[in-house]
Amino acid sequence: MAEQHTDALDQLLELVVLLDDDMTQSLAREGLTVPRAHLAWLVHHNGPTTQRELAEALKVTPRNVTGLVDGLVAGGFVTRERHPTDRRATLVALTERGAASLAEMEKGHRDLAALLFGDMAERELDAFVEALGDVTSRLREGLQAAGEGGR
Amino acid sequence: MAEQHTDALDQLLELVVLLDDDMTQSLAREGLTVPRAHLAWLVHHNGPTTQRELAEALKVTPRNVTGLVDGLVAGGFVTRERHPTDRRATLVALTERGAASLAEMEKGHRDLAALLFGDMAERELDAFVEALGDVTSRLREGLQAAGEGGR
DNA sequence: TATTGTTATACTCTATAACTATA
DNA sequence: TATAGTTATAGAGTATAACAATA
Repeated sequence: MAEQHTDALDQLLELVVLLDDDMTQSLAREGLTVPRAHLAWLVHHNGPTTQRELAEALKVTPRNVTGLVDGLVAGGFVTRERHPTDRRATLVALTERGAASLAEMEKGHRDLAALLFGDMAERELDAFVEALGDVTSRLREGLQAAGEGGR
Repeated sequence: MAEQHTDALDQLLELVVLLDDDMTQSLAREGLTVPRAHLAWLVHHNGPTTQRELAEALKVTPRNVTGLVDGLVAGGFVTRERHPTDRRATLVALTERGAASLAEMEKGHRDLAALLFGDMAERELDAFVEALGDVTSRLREGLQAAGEGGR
């Protein structure tokens, strides 16, 4: 019945909460918060980036990026650099410490993946990932429909 | 290889982000935030509750509960009532509007579950839930070990 | 004119510490 | 003395609006 569906959703939400706790705690050990780490992650993968680009990627206001970068600068993770051609813009770049923290984060990411899925048989894992993909697609469509209908 | 593990984790995290967005948006339509809804949800399921009990259940400071209840009172979702025997304590109770919102939330919860899992074959769903449970257990054990080792 | 990032202001969630009223 | 909840203070994330410097 429908109860099996809500049981599955509750099981999924329980995992969501735990994952969030885990991530928050790990980042706190590095002296980072989730939004700051997200920003640093983007710089790590895309190289020096303007704040405007970061605001778009994070789906957040430019004002908010100012605050996040301020925090990361204070923590020694990034620096603000002059843009070579546009003097309005600033480039956010990782420091050595920032790069080291990001490398640590990537290691933590791989370790977490191994902890969660390392013992799972390959066929089982494939089925799980496929189910995750299906659920994600349905949710994305549902969100889109709600976004259109709700306006 | 290990890459399949990180792919699976990334797929899971993508779903986590979407679920969080969906929940935040749905609650915003009701005039609620996630922490306030969590508190109201507890009152809905346990009946009138002291702020101290809510602080423990939410794993949050008593000061924080004061703020959350203030917001819910301002929104007309709950009221503060005198405790019948302990004059230090206050009981947080749902208003009619609060109860109606919670009923709506429960309906949204069931609808979401149906959207995500309604099309899934029963065997598939069982396997998915079992895998979720396994992953959750491993994460919980890992978190505990890290919490002990990290101190 | 349009864009980049900032200051000004405000709201929410979170925490610690000091305090009031009651047990 | 201990407990329930508040005020005081602070930091982080988020937003809008007004503004400066630069395109």
